[in-house]
Amino acid sequence: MGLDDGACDAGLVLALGSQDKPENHLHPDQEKKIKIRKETFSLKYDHLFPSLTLGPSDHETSTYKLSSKMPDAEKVCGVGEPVDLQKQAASSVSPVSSFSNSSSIKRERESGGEEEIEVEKVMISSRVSDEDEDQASPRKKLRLTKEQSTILEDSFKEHATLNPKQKQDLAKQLNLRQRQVEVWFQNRRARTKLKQTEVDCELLKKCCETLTEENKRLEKELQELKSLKLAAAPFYMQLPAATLTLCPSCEKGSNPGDVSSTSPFSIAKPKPQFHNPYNHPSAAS
DNA sequence: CGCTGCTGCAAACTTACTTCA
DNA sequence: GTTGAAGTAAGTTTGCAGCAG
Repeated sequence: MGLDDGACDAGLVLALGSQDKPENHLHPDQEKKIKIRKETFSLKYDHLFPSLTLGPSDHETSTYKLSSKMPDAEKVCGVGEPVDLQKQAASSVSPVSSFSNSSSIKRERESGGEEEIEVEKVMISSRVSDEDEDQASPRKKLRLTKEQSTILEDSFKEHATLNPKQKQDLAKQLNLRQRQVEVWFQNRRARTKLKQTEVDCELLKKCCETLTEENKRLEKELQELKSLKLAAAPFYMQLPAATLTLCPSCEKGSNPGDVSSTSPFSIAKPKPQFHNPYNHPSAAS
């Protein structure tokens, strides 16, 4: 088993999640900030993720599990409860449907491959406006609709951060507050990073195991060589210095300072090629 | 030019709520 | 019906960068 095969090799070419994704349409200031942050991050964690540059984790975004079930609308806006218009609007309005008053909307959703249609009673009376954003509201769990999640996901795949214009457009398209879109992206980035960290961890673990095995093997080899040398020592002692000559081939290629190459005990063995993640050039960039 | 206070943004951390087994 | 874990929306804290004074 070599270090340059299998898990380690694959594992050592990592790039953090969406890092390399183009941040489209970003304000130069934002781009600069992001760039600096990325540099800061890589500097900060270089000692932890030596040469690990994980490739964009496509599987991550593609397998990101969307919540398949939506809360019962009646739970969200229970009868008799004070109505939180903003949250209801956000949680219940399909991005493709126009905002409706006191309406029942049908929401299609997939569940285990089957499409089921659910009727939701929605009590909404006004369009969410950003002016209302600052109003504090008691925390109620909002569940985004499947359409909203899909659109947000698609948008995230294009750019992991939003500029104000994009945020505004998305919010408008999804009928959400800008703050909600912003929060969703923040949480999405956090989830991406968390997942990436888990992947990194796994790879480091594998790498560690490989190195441990390699270390054991080398120690064993060293012990064997030592015992071999000890066993041969008396033979050396008995010979006069003049009789200790090298064979022509050894003499020709030998380096005076290189003990191993002149040693008659040297074992013809391919030099192990270590992939030291801590010295990998990609870590420097 | 350097310092300071303000502002905005993103990350990190935390809390609260929902869903499901 | 209850409970604990997992998922996630949203709140809070912190750090950094840009800018004006």
